[in-house]
Amino acid sequence: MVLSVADELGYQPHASARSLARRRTDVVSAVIPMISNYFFAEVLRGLQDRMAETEFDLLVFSARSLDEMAVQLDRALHRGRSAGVLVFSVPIAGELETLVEKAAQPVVLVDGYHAGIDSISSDNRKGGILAAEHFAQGGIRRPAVLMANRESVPASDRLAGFEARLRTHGIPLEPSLIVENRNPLNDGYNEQGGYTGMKALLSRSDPPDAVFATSDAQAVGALEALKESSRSVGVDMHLIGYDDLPIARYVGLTTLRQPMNDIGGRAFELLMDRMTGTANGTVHTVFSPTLIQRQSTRALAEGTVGEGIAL
Amino acid sequence: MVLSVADELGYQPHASARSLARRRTDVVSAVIPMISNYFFAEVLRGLQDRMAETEFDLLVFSARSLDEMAVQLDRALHRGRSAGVLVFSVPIAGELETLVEKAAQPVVLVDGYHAGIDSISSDNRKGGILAAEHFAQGGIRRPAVLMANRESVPASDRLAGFEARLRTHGIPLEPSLIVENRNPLNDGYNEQGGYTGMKALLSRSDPPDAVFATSDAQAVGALEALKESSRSVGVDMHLIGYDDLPIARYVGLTTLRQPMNDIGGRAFELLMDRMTGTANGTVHTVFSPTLIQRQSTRALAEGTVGEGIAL
DNA sequence: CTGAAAGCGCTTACAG
DNA sequence: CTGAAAGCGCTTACAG
Repeated sequence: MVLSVADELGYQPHASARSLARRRTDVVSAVIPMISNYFFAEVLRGLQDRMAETEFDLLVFSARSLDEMAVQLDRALHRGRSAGVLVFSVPIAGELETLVEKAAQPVVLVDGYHAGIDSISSDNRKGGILAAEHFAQGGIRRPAVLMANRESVPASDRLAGFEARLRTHGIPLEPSLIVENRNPLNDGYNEQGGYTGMKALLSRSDPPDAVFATSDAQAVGALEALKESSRSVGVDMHLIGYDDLPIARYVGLTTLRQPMNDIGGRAFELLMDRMTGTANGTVHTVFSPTLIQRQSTRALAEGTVGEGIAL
Repeated sequence: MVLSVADELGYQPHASARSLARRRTDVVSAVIPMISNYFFAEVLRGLQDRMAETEFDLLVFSARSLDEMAVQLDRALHRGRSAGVLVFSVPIAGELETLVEKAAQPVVLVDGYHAGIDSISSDNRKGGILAAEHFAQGGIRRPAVLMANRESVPASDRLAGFEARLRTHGIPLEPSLIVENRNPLNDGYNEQGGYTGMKALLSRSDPPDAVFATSDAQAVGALEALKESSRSVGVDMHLIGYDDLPIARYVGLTTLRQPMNDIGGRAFELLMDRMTGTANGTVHTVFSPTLIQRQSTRALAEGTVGEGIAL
């Protein structure tokens, strides 16, 4: 009776009073290095989709630098606002490591790895390997890399896998053909760096015959530089990106697709398991990227056959 | 003494206990129709930048439909979790209107309008007018529109402004040349619809000589369709998008730029004013879009001169 | 099963 | 100025 009246009036208990009394809260925190990025947006969407089935709310802490990351993580961790924290795309070391280790609430790393902490990530090394394999099978002899900022762990892993697999095939990767993006925006995952980097590669007397970009954003910039040259993309010059942004399909870009929605959903599930105490032992979930072949490597015979643009 | 020790130990008060005792909370809610969208991500970034200077935390409620929007808004409004709510891109009518009107905490509409509620928005009608003016000055005689979902208020406003200004110039906009995107993803602001829409326009016996797309995403799809045709973009066929995504510059797309970061920042400021009781009277802040001319309308002489791609 | 009391971790108004 | 008490709006363990 009382309940039904309350229900009709749309009564909702005061969240603070409730969590104080219950000594628990239905809130999850996400600590993110700047939000304006397709990858985060997609992962967050997967997360929210899964969260929608629950009573949990999402608190978002975004940081523009590593220092700010520590501050935000500290806030997320120690004020009892949330029951668990998702930490995005940041190397856990030094100050951050201390914070996480002495955390009173469960932490799950998203797009990151640390031996002692649950994590969900995408196999970036594997992505690099798939790219190298695609080039090797297609007879590429002189590949180059359009690299994001060197400090970016995902980019380094992609590069490492790429290099390792090329080596297996006896294909050299000349150091001068690894062009780092100096533009710091988005950790170097931006169009501008791809454009300038490709311009630099094309102006060489010994240009590469294929380029692996560590993101689609960089690849799109590279595509533009190629358009201004006399090269025919997918014939004289091959290009692979990373991420499979919606636009990749429309510019015919071969790329590595990551299951971003699944990453977000799985991250929430794992955090829930931790919060309810179900899980035991550290769990590392690694999703594999898939190579989607499109026009930008059309002359390369092998590799997963892509979708073209039939709509 | 006590304080300094607390400080050294990194003590942080329990948020729930604190807000219960103080009867106020340092949290702001953002209610958003699905987060995976460049516009929201950018606006949120502007918001977080401004929030970073304060002690406020951000609670994000995302909804995938209007029904869910009402549920989330209800949650955001009535559990005392936040001190103010930002409602994104949704027409305030019916159930939502009731909810907002009887809200106990201040509400600011972002990218939306309602006579009785504070709002921050971009002048979409103006964007349409600028596009029409650019076409008219350039001598376009037979324009078409690649429209997002008809229900989308921003898209309708863009179309309305476009139509009105064409009329002023005595240029007819044939109804059959207004192609609505039936693909519901992102309210019709997607690449796919632009691609199919442009294909349809190009297959007509009486194709248009210029196209105004209600978003860059649609324009990018249209560009791809054009690439597959014999048309030379910016010469035989002109194209204007909307948003100025980072990629617009790289594909040489003329577009309308909205100050997304400012919108987010200003929204937070206004909400703060409301929360502290400073503001009085309903405030509607309207930002104006700017036309950025690039290659896709290069043969049209007039209009704001664009940046080209010099980097 | 029902209902009144104690307590969650803070802040604040007030007595000393 | 200092310190102990009351109270924020709930939940829960417990007395009846």
